Amino acid sequence: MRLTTKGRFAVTAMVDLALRHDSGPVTLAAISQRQDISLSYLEQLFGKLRRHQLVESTRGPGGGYTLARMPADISVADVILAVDEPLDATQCGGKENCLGEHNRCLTHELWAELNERMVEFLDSVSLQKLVDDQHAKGVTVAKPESVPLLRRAISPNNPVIKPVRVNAPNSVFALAGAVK
Amino acid sequence: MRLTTKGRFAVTAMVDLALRHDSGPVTLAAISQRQDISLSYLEQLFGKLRRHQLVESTRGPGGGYTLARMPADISVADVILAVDEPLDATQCGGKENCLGEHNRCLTHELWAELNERMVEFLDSVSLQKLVDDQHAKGVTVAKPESVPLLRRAISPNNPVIKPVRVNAPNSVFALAGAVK
DNA sequence: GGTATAATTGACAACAGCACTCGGGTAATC
DNA sequence: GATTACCCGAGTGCTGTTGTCAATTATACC
Repeated sequence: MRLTTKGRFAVTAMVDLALRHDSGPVTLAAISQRQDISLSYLEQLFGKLRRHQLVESTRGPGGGYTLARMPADISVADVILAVDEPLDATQCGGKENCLGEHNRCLTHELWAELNERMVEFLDSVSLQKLVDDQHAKGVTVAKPESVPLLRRAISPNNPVIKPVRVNAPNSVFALAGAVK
Repeated sequence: MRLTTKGRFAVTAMVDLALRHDSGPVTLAAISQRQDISLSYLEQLFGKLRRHQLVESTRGPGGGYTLARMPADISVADVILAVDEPLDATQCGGKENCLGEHNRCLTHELWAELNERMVEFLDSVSLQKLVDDQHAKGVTVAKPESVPLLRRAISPNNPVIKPVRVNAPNSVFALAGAVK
């Protein structure tokens, strides 16, 4: 299992989605703005997430993405494995001759074991847990039924859906992008 | 904490070193041959490992690398963190304004937590444990006093040190590179 | 009720950065 | 003088990241 910023972005986006789970589809543009992730990149990530049936999409105005399952039923491992592709965990990647002779492929067993425990751990962490953790820490993030975030977008006082403020991000989640 | 093949190579090489811990320095050429990792790459990796004081070097004939500490005192996390550089674990990378207001940087806490548990886990696995595990599985890897692995390289039947066989890898450990 | 139009997903090309390799060269030690 | 670590610079290929354009769908308008 590989672990890069790619998987992190995907999980971040999925948590953002989980936070707004029961208030209709969420657009990638909104996630892009809140988490400061490139829209194009999100599109790619969600393409994979959709093909792995972790999210569902609805097109057209008012459309966006929704979690395909309950947040409690989606683990961090699911997300990471979806976007990072299966990828080789061991060097021999399931080659049979690896175990044919003994004295072979020390690393095969080694990484299989390590990888297994890794996945096991990440699989024990669900999106729901991450959301709960955030709430428990007193971070009052946009609970959809209490905060009019979505409403604001369609209120007559905000004619433009996309504020497109790049230099002064004051959204709920600031600077999520690659700060270097 | 990032997790790529780079860290895997480093750990693999370190395990190779740990297996021959009590029989003098091990040359990078030997590791390169056994694990099928590019010598140049190993040099880069061991440069970092040395600067992080995980290995010690001795020059000249009969020289090579030795573990700087006992295998039980070197964890997988040590190795990976040494070669992969500190690297950003959270997006804000320790920015103070991240916690200044609340309602900020959901991902900060999220990844800090996840990263912590990750390191915690990898830190609980020592090189000694990996070596023991290998032995426990009945993998009779080259105990330096019993197996003439090094001899083969300098035997007259193998004039070329680097076989450079790309299409037919038959070394002790098969294809460690990017299997795709 | 049909057509235009806006909002959004979806795919493809282009750029950047990192993992990895290759080569040459120098210093130290036996 | 042979063997090894060590340093460096350049080159290649893959992966992460961004930008551009086409396809789809729901709403709005006539």
